[in-house]
Amino acid sequence: MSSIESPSAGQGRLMASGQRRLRLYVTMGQRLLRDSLLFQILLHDEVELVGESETGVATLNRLKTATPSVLLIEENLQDNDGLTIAEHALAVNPSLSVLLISDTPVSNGRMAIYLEAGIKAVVSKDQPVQELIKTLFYIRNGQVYVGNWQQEPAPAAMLAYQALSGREREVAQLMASRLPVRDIAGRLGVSCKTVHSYKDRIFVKLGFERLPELILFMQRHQHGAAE
Amino acid sequence: MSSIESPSAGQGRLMASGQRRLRLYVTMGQRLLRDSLLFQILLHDEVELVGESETGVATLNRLKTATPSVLLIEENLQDNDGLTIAEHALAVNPSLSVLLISDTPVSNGRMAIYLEAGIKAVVSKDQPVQELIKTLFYIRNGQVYVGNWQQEPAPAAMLAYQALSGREREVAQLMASRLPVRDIAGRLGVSCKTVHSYKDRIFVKLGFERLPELILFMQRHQHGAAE
DNA sequence: CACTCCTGTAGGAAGTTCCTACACCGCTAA
DNA sequence: TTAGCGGTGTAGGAACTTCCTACAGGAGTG
Repeated sequence: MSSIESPSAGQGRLMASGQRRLRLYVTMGQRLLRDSLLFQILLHDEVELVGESETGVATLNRLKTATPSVLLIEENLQDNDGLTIAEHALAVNPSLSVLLISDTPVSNGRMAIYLEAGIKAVVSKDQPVQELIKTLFYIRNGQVYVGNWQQEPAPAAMLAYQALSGREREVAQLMASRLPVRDIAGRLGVSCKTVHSYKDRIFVKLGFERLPELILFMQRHQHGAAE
Repeated sequence: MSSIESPSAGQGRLMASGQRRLRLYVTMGQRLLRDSLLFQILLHDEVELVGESETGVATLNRLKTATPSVLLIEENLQDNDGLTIAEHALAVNPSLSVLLISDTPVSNGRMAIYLEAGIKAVVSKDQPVQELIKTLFYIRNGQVYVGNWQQEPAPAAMLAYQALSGREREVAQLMASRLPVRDIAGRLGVSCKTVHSYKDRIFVKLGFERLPELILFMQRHQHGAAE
């Protein structure tokens, strides 16, 4: 298979954030989480998956050839713990950015240990996916990300909703209920194009990329409000 | 908020599979998995999320008002085990289809217990997401799904790849490396439309819906072949 | 030999994304 | 008070994707 030389021009309309491709290696035991996370992550076209494995040992073996720039690794693996593996990996390649996924929220003490070890960020499994992805992109060029992994339980969502204008909320509502754009336009008495404009604005304001995010957001918002 | 009456016509081009909307309730402890699974699931527009919670008790409380047709519930919850919760839920509403997510592969013995309890299917966290989603849609109308949760470790992927024709493989390869359609067309010396046709055919053959699935598939295929 | 299936090729309709435009309104700074 | 700025309601254009249809030629098969 002849390798594909990456065209000098970026492939998105504009390759906005940071440098070049994010070369990702993922180490997670359970397929379900790994798969669904990867589907999520691979939606971003600056990510290139260079490898994945279930165990720490397999990871160390493959890292030599896979040359990732970011390693996403679970804390608890079958054969080892992620911290140990990460340390080994960092010993070989200190410029690797490691993002650790912990099973539980991280205490300040543990966080300090991780940072000491050269890990760039820690995300717990109790955090939203977007948090993971945001962190992933954040650390991609070597920055350390000490997230707000303690604060803001939900208010962020509320604030985001407040930021929507009246018309935007109507559209968000209707879109979240899966009413087709066509019908939304009809119902509001405006053109499809206008609805699309609202959609764009909503997505920008909330930082979303696809419909499921909006649906989930709206669902949770109503719930948070209703109870 | 005035409720939106669902239009009598389906919203996809054709509402192919089965009945009406799949009303889903999800109970999972960890936000990361729940979120990423939901994003995945909500990509399918016949799914309507009617609620979610982290604990068994919260689930039982909300089931009364949420009236889901399918309950997706983790086996191990913070406060209870999924089986117990499911039994309670089924006692109230026997027509509910329950899909249990177990942490480990399910033995035949355990499977029997689950079926006995009225659970429609069990998926373990070691299985691929697609398996979960397939199962979800399968049980939605009350069928029991006793998956092939023991066999075929990987060969399915191999077979699927075999099914692609030469040209299709080329295109799949290039698409998986994120080369834009335009460039693929140029490289192969055919029109963009033709490339789209290949893309469609590939996706149909492999049963995929979006690019990340293909990327992952190709990555794994090469890996499986390379090692 | 006729029939059917697969493969390579492509077109059309409708929908989506991304970007731009513009009028209006309210607020602020000079 | 007027000029400017930012947000809101509205919409258009270009480019791209998705879904569906079409068709010719080869391979296999009854």
